[in-house]
Amino acid sequence: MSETPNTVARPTIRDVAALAGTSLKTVSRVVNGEAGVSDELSTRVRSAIDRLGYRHNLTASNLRRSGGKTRSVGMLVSNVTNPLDAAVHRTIEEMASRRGVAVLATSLDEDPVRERQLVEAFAERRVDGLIMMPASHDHSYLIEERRMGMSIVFVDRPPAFFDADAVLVDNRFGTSRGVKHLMMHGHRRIAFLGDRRSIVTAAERFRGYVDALEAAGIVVDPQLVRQDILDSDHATAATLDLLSLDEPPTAIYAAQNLVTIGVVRGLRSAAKHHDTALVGFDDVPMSDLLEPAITVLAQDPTAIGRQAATTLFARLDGDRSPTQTYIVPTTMIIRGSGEIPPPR
Amino acid sequence: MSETPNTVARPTIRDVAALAGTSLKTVSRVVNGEAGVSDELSTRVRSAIDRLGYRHNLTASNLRRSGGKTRSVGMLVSNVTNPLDAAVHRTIEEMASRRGVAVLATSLDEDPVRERQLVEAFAERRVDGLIMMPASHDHSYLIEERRMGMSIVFVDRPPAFFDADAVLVDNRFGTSRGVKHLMMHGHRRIAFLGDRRSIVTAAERFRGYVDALEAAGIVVDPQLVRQDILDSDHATAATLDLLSLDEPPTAIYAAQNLVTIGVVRGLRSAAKHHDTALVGFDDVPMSDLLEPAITVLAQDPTAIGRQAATTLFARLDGDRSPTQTYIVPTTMIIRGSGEIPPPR
DNA sequence: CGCTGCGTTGACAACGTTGTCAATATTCAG
DNA sequence: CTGAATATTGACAACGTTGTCAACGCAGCG
Repeated sequence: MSETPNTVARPTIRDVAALAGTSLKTVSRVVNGEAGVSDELSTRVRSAIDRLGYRHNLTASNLRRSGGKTRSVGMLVSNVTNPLDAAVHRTIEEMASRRGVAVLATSLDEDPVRERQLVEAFAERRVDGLIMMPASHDHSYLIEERRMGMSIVFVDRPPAFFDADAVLVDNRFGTSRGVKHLMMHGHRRIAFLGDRRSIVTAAERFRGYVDALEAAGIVVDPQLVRQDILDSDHATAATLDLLSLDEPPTAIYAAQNLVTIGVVRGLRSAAKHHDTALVGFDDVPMSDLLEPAITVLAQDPTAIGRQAATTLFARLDGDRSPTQTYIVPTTMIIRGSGEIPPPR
Repeated sequence: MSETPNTVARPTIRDVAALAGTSLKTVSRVVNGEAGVSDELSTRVRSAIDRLGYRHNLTASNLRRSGGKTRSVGMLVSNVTNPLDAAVHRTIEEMASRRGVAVLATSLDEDPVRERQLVEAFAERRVDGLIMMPASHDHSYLIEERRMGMSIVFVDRPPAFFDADAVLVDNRFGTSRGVKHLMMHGHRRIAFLGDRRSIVTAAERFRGYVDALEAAGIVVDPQLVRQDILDSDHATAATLDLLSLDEPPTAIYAAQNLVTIGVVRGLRSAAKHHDTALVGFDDVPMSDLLEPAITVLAQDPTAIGRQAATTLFARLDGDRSPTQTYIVPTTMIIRGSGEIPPPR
């Protein structure tokens, strides 16, 4: 009963050297395209490589070379399924791949514990850098990681108790602009529906809402504020609840894309979608095809990803300048739902 | 002028050993939780680890251990931004992370050259396995990779000239069902709009369309078939063109999600969306909120991802049984657009 | 008291690669 | 034809870790 392993050991540089009748070092030179190998030997080595199907081992190479750089970076986002996260991932992956850098991507699901575990896992893999959309609220544990040579760039949310480059979105100002847009169309009873307050960006957006109301001398009505909304269904329920108030809002500001979708469903099922104004933060796919089409404050995920990747790679290339915070502006896309006037 | 590098060399097992006053091997034992270290030494080592902020180096560890397994897998998809690809990615990432396996994800953009480059790049990083949604049409080059120990699972598209596990979708049968659904509602002039014919799944879907027509004794009208559609805008243009025919179609089958979106835009701009039936392959986000809501054949990305990951990990665990092809069924979601009757 | 056996511990080589440096072979100037 | 400069090549150690195995201390046994 002979074992017939249909898999074969990977040839190493040593096997190539043996077949080509030369030394390890010469093969290494050929593999790395270093100068100083005669044409004859070079072709002999190359044909040995072909014949054996030799593949350079980057992990071993990196171990010896370049002080342990692995030419890989980690990306920690909320959820790779989220269109914004995916777009950021895409951009980073593209820029990384051009430099021969691999990207490890993971979803945190807003779980601070998972964040720490994954940072540790990535540290054990010795990623050169980290792009993170954090779930936790204290990033001081990263100080040590950076001291040990890991470059870190924050995306979408700022670092806390830790000084690092960050690529953020103008949540507060953008929201304020969106709410003012509703006021410009005559609304004064404007509801706010937002994500978990524990998420910094959600809190920022709420502040923008308050800013806008205060600037217009309107007092925030707690009845019209619904925070800590976890998903679309929850947003739908909150919308229906708002509509059943004695004095329902004439306009709704939805502070996140899933919330916006839930609000649309709620307005639909109450047949109020042509009467209640709606502005959303984050663009929503297909939202131009709805009736009414949805007015939103759109983020620019490609710009965010590009800035994050550019910053990270600059750091990896040795940039030691002081950390910076980049703000990527939002764009208001006027489509109809935000321009519905209040009933009179 | 003293250099002040704010980054410090990572401590190694050797540094820990020196501080704890013991040998390398003992530290290694503690780090790996191996038995046979006295409590006293063990705590001394652990405190040295804490004090130095030592992090286990997985790349070095894997090099020595387990014959070069890296506990990482590569994922090659069409585009991580595509909701289907992202959902597959998510599922795989989750299952991998539970096993301490890292996932390297990349987008191929349907480019066969990029596919080969990335497989090579991943091979150089010695990923243990590959999950791929291929862009090329000849995968015989993977034979060698597998012989060298890489497990490979195909997703969404079958391997060609290469025998491997595959997790596929019932493109042909699903499409045929969708087209028959339109016929059941009285349509006989049904247009087909599809992606690049070079993509196997697109070709399969077209065959399903032909199947359904033939079964009903309807001759395929080349005027009603538009293939090689590259994007949404292209689909919109094709739709408008179809509507301007002397005898326009009464129903449209859109064989992919971006195509579906383009068709909706086209129907809208011609004000035909309430008169022309539409069934799409792939679910489209928000499509339940459109008017009419869109009837689709939905794939189950989570099931696809789960099956792919399960299969890959079984192979990594040593499963040598013959390769299998799994077909994940599609579900028809009836929402309205597919049930519009033909004008009479 | 000597021997066996167990529980600890560490020295050393190895994983696959590259940096360093010395040993050749070759070329060229004088 | 000699010496020096240059080009090519390879031996060896090293990267940070773990597998192997031998050595040690000590308890228990006859």
